[in-house]
Amino acid sequence: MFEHEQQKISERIRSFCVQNDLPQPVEIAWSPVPFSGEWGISTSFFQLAAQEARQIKERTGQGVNVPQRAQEIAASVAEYLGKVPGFSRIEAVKGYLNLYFSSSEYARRVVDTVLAQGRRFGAGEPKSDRVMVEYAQPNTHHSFHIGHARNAILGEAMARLVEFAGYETIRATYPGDIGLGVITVLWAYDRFYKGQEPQGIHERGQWLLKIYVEATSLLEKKEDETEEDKKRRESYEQERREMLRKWDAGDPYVRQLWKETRQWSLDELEDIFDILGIHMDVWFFESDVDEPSKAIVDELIRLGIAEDERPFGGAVIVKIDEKLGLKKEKYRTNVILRSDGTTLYLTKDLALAKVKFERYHVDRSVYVIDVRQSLYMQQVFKILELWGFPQAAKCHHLGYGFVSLPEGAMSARRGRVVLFKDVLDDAERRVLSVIAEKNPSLSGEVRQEVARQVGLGALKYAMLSVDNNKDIVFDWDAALNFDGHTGPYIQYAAVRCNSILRKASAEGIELQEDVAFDYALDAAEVQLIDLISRMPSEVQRAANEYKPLTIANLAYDLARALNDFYDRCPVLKAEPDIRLARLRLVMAARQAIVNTLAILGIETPDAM
RNA sequence: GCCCCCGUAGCUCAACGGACAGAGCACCUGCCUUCUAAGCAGAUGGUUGUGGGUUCGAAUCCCGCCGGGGGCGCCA
Repeated sequence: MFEHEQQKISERIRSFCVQNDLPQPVEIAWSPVPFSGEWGISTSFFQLAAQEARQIKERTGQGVNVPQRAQEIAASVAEYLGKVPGFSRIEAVKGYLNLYFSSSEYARRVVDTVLAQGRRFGAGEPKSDRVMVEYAQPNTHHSFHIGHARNAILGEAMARLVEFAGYETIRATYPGDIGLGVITVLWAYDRFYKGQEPQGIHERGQWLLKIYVEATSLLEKKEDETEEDKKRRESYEQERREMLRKWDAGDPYVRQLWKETRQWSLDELEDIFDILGIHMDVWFFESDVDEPSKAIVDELIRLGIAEDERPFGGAVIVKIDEKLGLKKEKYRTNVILRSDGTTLYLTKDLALAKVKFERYHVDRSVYVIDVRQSLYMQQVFKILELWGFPQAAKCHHLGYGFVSLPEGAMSARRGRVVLFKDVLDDAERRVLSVIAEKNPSLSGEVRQEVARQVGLGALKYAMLSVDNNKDIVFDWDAALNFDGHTGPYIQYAAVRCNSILRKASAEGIELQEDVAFDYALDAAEVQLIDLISRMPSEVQRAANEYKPLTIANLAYDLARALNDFYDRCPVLKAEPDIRLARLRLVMAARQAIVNTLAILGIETPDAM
């Protein structure tokens, strides 16, 4: 928020260097002065001193004490700058130049800016790059578990982040609606359950998972298998293969069965997207990309990127390291078409990337996919590069660690999964019981809505406050904790703001726009304003580094500062002038918290 | 064999190459007739796995080692 001041002072530092025969600093980096209490910006002179020291060493061979010299430079710069308008004082400490803001003036500017911009506070200027974020690639004929939820929550936060940072953003999902897993469910459904259909979107979706688990068990070879078991299993296997063949051949009965059951999964998926606040712009179905993707194989062969080993009974492959001219093995070789002419994931991903670039004109492509696919994703990007797509350099794999259970990895095949819907239902129950205890005056209807917002907030924040490439062991109690470093803690801070504002209005206090912060600000107020002012730059940094975590941290820091302020600075009972200023600050703080939470896809309740 | 990720307080995790490595949980002590205690303050807790290197400065970058996880031509 203070780029203008920073730039002006940077210029003066540069001219100071010229006048004093110092090397030109490569970069003058500004950061907030750490340690609470006062508020300002800071830069250091270590680099400059080291640059100078190197020159002296070259000329005279003499060594220089860099920290000491940095402090000297900082001190003379402080003297050179003298009194700078807008800053109350300047100091040189340990090689750092600290410029402290005139609190009242800047406090007012920060607060006014936030309130003028409202929901847009923190947003970046529009940028020319178009970004596509692909996330939520669950298989149909399954149910949605917390591993899928991590993907969807992270992907949505990423999409909101780049969008808020100023990029044109396209959200894309890529459900896997074909393959052996899907056929397995079709077979078992047709064989044992045809005609049955549970009522309720989630019941139906979960039922398909149950069928899948049963079917897998029936098709799995058992240790103590009898001759009879074996015969039965083999005949089941035969039936499944027949089902796959018929699907491939476009058999109307099987296709109809597939479409019907697939729709059940999609109904559930759409409902979950709805719950999570996700609105996809583009749906790429695996079944749609399958056949057309074969065309790119010929193209890659023609271009000399892929090698066709089918005449010798092999597949179509790309020797990536060789084509890149690498000596050491790094990206290896991968198959882009099976020897029997059927497609692989890679076939489809390459074709899909082409569509993204050519039809959707995507400049940057973000893939939110399990970190275990990391080599695979690198292979995709490298092949795209060989293929001549300049956008390949701006493809980014946002990997995330997998979610496991205390008892081990989740396994859909074995039915050992924690379903997202179950966790959410439990979260809402827990919130309701907390409300009953803490805020029984909330009306029944509002309670339900608050339970949804807070329960979801807890879940989402638990997923987003951990670095994406760290694995998560899902702990029911930890994920649904409402105290401390959690979503509800942050929501609660915003709710406290609402409380104050509501009460102010009830007491007939009129809010004013022309309010000065002409009093000795408490350290908590300074800290709060400081954090608020960082939001715009944090948004840019987080978007450029593809790190929603940064925003999750900022949201928490804001909430903590607000709670501290709440405790130390009375608002309604303060002197009238201070009261008006603090009310404005409360409004601004609420807006900043609401905006950071919005990036994370977390709603803020009015009360809780 | 090669590649990727991780190792920070008892536990779960933060920390643009920068100033005293911070939170939460758990445990202990205080604070509700004062804007909702889903809160605040305080106490305890660290040779950032290990040995080198680069740098004025390293949890962060580079190399070796130890430990954990993941991946590596017709699965997705």
